[in-house]
Amino acid sequence: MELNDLQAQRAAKLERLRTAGIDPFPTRATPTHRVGEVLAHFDDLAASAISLTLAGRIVGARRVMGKIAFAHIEDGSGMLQLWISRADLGETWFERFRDELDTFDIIQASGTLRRTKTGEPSLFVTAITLLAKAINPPPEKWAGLQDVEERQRQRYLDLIVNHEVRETFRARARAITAMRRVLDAQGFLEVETPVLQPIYGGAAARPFTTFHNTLGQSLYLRIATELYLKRLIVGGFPGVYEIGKNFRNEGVDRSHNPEFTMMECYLAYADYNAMMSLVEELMREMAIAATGAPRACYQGQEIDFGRPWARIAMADAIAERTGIDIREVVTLGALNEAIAEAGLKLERKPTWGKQVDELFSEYVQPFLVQPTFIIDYPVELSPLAKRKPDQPNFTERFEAFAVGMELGNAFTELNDPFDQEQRFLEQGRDFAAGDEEAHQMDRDFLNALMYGMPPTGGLGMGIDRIMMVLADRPNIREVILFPHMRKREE
RNA sequence: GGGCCGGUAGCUCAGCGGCAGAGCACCUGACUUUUAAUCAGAGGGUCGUGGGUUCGAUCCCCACCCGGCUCACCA
Repeated sequence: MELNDLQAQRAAKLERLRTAGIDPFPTRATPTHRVGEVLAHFDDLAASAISLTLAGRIVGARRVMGKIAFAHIEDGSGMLQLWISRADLGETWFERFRDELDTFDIIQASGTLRRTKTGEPSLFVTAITLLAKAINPPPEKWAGLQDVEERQRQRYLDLIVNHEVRETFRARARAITAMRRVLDAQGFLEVETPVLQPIYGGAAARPFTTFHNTLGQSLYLRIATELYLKRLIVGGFPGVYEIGKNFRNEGVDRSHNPEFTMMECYLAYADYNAMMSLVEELMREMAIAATGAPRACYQGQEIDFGRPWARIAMADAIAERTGIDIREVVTLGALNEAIAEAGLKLERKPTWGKQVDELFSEYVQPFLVQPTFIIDYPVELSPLAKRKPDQPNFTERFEAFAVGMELGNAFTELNDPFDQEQRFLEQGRDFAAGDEEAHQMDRDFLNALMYGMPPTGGLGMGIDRIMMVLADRPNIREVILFPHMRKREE
């Protein structure tokens, strides 16, 4: 290892400790309490005058002033001051603390609790043990570690130094736990389906491709869990869900990471209306778990997850914003004419459905700040969703939006194998025409549908994007512990 | 992929043709109640990488690498 000056100084201290017969990386720690626990009952524990042992990382500056010293240790549950005197600790270890221990070293300290004259809860130390020497020095004392790239490449350091980052990921864990609790309580069974798939499907996206050496077979990293989960509904489970990673070979920006966490769930004998109620409950409970209340404050805007969401048909939403009624303007040519007449500037898309999607994305989606369901999508955009009985060109599908961002997607699942086959064939023509995101034909999935799948409601929710809203982080990388980073040359 | 901005000490940043700078951190010394401790002193650099222009380049030019924002892409 090549060490810079500061690292070399710390390594030299480590060697001096070794020479003095001290193991700088002993096998075991023996704390009797956690710092958070001590802080919660400080005055009682102090009054009892018992001796206790705490373990943690030295954080902040050590203040050594002659025959007395101050430091703080932090163990993930809280931070406590150490009061260290030459008289109590003894000359050898006092000098060791002064000369050989550094900020970021992990130590164990024993003593009794008392407040200093300024009232700060402190451990008056009678013994110190080194648990792990830190070779890397801390970043700047006040400005801290700010460089976004370094924070994400060295997330461990980011977490040590920036406690609000820890809180973001704790909130994420609480929200996911709440999501499981809601789903479990409603009788969904948590399952796991393949990540490596011979045929990818369930979403419109380009996949990552890999190769199984001994089978001599190309495999895809899943872009969705949908088709496997629906096979399980065919198999007779009344409700299933999976929380896991999906992988999409697309651009990287502040709302897209190549691997991201999705929850998908399916409920037999239900439809997309049931899924809307489920989304409302999930988001309310996740918000409470993450923020303490059924709302979030995103970039200064209060987002309310405590009430039923607005429900607007896509056609109505578009008509309201642009004056164009896609139920009347049913061909690509007519749609483009209407767009030109309305004076809207839009990129040209190859099909009516994609042009509708473009119109929606540009003129409606950015305005969906409060939680909103956009319902009833064109069939062409929804190859796995069931048609509306009275409007066969539209499907029983909704997407859930907040802060202008799509958080979820759901529909009444298509269970007619013949219709599904036609949709796959349609997608195949799109693929042949150059649409790299078109679905693949999945014969085995059709075979499953041919055994009969009950009417089913299905839902997918992007956990990362939900956490962006709940944790008020406008960049997806801030809610993913180790976001994708370009390889750095050594 | 395009546009704009950035990469200088461990960290946060200034400098922008003429000996490489500051604060914090670190090191040495003083100090028995600190809270960004204080005081005195010292050390620390491949100025992202490679070319070019120039008497001389961290600075100007070109290419590349990495990142941020943004547009495109992406349900």
